[in-house]
Amino acid sequence: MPELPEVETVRRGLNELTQNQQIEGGDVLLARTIAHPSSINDFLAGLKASKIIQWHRKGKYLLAQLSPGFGWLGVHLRMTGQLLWLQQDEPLQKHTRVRLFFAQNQELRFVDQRTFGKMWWIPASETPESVISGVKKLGPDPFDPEFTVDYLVEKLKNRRRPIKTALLDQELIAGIGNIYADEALFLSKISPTTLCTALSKEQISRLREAIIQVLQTSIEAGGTTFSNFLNVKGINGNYGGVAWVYNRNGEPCKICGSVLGRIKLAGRSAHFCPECQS
DNA sequence: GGTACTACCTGGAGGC
DNA sequence: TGCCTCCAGGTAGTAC
Repeated sequence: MPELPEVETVRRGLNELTQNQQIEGGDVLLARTIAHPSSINDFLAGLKASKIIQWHRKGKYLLAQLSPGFGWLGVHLRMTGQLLWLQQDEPLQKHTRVRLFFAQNQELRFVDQRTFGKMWWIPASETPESVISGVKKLGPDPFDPEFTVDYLVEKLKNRRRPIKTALLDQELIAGIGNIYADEALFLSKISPTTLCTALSKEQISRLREAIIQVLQTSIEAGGTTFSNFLNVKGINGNYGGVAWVYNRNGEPCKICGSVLGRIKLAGRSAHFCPECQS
């Protein structure tokens, strides 16, 4: 499932491959993939003849700045979405949802098994924040200067919920999902069930450092190999081999040898070491 | 306002 | 082999 490092990996690949390329047309194979505008024809007409200037990332959202007057193209990969840069005559994947056609027979193909992924065309008269409600509510990116220890302390001080649940809240920190929340909590030696109100400033500082470290490591590895993440060139990432706890329940902890556990928190699985994170 | 729960959705895994 | 159930999880909507 794409989280910040995977989305960042995709963004870098898209900037490498699609910058200054002109969208010549498209095809929407699954209408509900298009979140805005409500008309598929308007979506395709709005993009036609635009050029991709640059891809940006806000949390897990990808935002393509289009040539002047054309606005923006927004994409969220959600659980299983993939953006692939292919030749148009390559056979369609089973779960192909949207195709955007470019010159020289090239294509940007949106493939999404579980159909949760979304795309938006935002006219130049509007902004991504005004059209995509999720973007408007995003907290700071973990690499933003405003993501400080003091910011986290302030945001967590009155929250009576488990820290694992808080880390998944995109209004608090943008871009963290289930995998990296578990990994960051392990690295900072904090149990996922610890209430935010019970965390000391020293623990919060450790957690902040761990979040940045784990995300940076994964970006450098090209994203995770968990699930079916592929970058734009269709290549799997390399983070899976270095996971400390995620999806390793029942296996020994790499630090102390204890059997790793898994619990449910707010409907999501949390993986942890009962000894290191006590 | 803060928090928890549920729906959305598909395919793989496991049980029978 | 075939059928059924459970599980995975990001976000939006809803309930408390």
